[in-house]
Amino acid sequence: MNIGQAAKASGVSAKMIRYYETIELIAPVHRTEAGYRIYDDQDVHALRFISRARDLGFSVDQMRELLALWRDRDRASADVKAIALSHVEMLEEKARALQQMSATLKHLAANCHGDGRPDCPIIEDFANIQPPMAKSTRKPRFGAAVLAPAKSG
Amino acid sequence: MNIGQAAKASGVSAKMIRYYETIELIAPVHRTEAGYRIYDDQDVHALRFISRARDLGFSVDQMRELLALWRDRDRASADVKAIALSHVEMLEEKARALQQMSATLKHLAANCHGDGRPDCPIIEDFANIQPPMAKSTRKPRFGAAVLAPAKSG
DNA sequence: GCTTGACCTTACAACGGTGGGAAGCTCCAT
DNA sequence: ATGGAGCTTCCCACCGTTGTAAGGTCAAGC
Repeated sequence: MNIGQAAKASGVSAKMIRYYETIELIAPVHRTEAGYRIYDDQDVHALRFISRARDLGFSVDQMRELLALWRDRDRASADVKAIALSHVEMLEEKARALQQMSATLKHLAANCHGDGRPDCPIIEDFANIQPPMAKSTRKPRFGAAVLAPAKSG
Repeated sequence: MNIGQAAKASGVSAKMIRYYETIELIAPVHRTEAGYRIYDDQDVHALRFISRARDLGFSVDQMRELLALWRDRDRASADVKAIALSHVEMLEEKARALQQMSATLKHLAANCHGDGRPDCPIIEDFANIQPPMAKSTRKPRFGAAVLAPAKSG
């Protein structure tokens, strides 16, 4: 099976399959004499595993752990559960943070006339806030990395 | 006021202030003869505006719009409100997606013994799912970009 | 056998936003 | 005059993914 077919069968783009190989998330596969990568069902199986984990928001590093556990027949399910649950916490914290931002913005928007008048509490809030806390005590900021439009799929 | 003082007063790091200048999010400021950037209260005001908008998850491009509206005294508050509300929708969609992931994972974890036995529905789910949909119909994936740990302060 | 087009290969750059560091200059206090 | 803190520019790294360029290969049709 060529990389293109493996990509279709697994849901991971050929581009990303090669990338995952270079960062050693997956092992190099066999090649034809011409240098084409060849994938068998087991390889595709692992790629589907990766696709699913990415869909659930696991980072590449976390996938490394999960793949190791998957391949280890003697792993304790407790190990897997621990990773999953800590990931759940992270997901929920991010979700809460996004909702907090949303609530703040909604509150500001609710007090905005939304007509032609220039008075706007949103702008005023942005412009008139107190100086931020000192760096060491500020909360982490969820910026564009968190909010960037998801492009792949 | 030097860049360092402006950074402290605004909550935007000196590094990022320079970066925002290069991408023309903010205009170049005056310099001393030696080339040091000088910031006045108005500049710091704008930087605080930016800091606040970043905290609320606005992208640099969105900040460009907001800053333009802020500087335009005749802007309609409706414009600002529209940007804010569309941003609210985006935030909520992201939050929902994260919660969906979390729910799926929790469901899987709930059915995992979490003991020494190797059987684990989490891993099994990852390994045995159906082949993903064709590329064109797949949902956007919220990957590491969305979930990356927030590092800045 | 030759052409065409789809597919493969590698290598490099870009995105967004931020941090890190080097090499050199300037300012201020001692 | 010297030291150190702070400034300058410049380049590099991260993450995950996509795009593109320049070339090799395969299979089909003529």
